[in-house]
Amino acid sequence: MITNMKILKNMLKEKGIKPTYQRLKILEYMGNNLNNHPTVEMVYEELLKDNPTLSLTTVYNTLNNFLEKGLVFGVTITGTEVRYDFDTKSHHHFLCKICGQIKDIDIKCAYAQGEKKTVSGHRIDEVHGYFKGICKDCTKNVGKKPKGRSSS
Amino acid sequence: MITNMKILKNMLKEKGIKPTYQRLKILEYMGNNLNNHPTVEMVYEELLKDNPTLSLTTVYNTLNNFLEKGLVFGVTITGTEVRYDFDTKSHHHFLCKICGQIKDIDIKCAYAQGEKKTVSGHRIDEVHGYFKGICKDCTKNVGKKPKGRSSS
DNA sequence: TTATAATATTATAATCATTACAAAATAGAA
DNA sequence: TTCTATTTTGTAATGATTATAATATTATAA
Repeated sequence: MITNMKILKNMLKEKGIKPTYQRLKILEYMGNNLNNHPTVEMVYEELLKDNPTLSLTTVYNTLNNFLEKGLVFGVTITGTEVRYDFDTKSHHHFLCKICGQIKDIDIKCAYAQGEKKTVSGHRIDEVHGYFKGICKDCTKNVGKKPKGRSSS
Repeated sequence: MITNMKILKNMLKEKGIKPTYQRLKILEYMGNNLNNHPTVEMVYEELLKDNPTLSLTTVYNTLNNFLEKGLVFGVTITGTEVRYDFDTKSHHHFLCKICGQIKDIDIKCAYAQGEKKTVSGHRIDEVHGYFKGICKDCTKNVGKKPKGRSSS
């Protein structure tokens, strides 16, 4: 949990981003939701509660700004939307086909760990490892009756 | 180049897909464009030349059908659209930020080669390795004057 | 072959994430 | 405070994809 506004402010300043109220709130949300990999919509809906005049466009612009400056990482594993990740250290992602959760993954592999600078002669700037399947928790429940009311 | 309709027909039949004219043409296009990783639009525009009544919806439906049956592979490296790949063997992709080309990549890594069945306890069904950077050809030209007319 | 049912194709409209744009608000410097 | 640049906001536009319903085609049985 990052609750210290001074730290957040410095993070922005170091990247040459003016620390406005909206930007601080968005960065704070990202820091407090390290495992969510939220969408723009999720950030917007949550922050709207405290700031009813917040614009969806601002969230888009801000997260794009953060992305360009390397403050957040863009994850496109679902194929339909961008998920944002506050953790910019080299790591990869797992998407569960059952529960839809995105889990962080660490892999021992020179390419995955960003140690290799080229592949087949091409210069590597970014590596995205996207794994899809059934997560640990959902694997346990496969075959079991779902909780709650029976499905239609 | 796959030009033998009989082979294409069998590929469809083996997957339980009725070999209609449109499906055969789309599959043929995919087989003849192994390095293009075409979009739906690209397939549609090309095939429209020979079949002016072809519908974009048919191309969407057909490629989605192929995808479900494992005849083609979906590549979402650009983040804005699905690119389709006729090559369904385990391999990965490189997107050049300069020329926009998507290149096939082979990596020596147990995860990338599909040998690992789980990661962090999660069952792996698919692995997508997306590399982004500057390709071999464009690296050579960095710093050089672009060909043709000067940019505005 | 013809009638019938199932499936495929087509055209159009709808959806959803994202971006473009311009007006209004805010912040920083003089 | 005043001026200027930057941000934020609201709305409209875009682009890829999916939904829907009508039409066409194919496969099958009589």
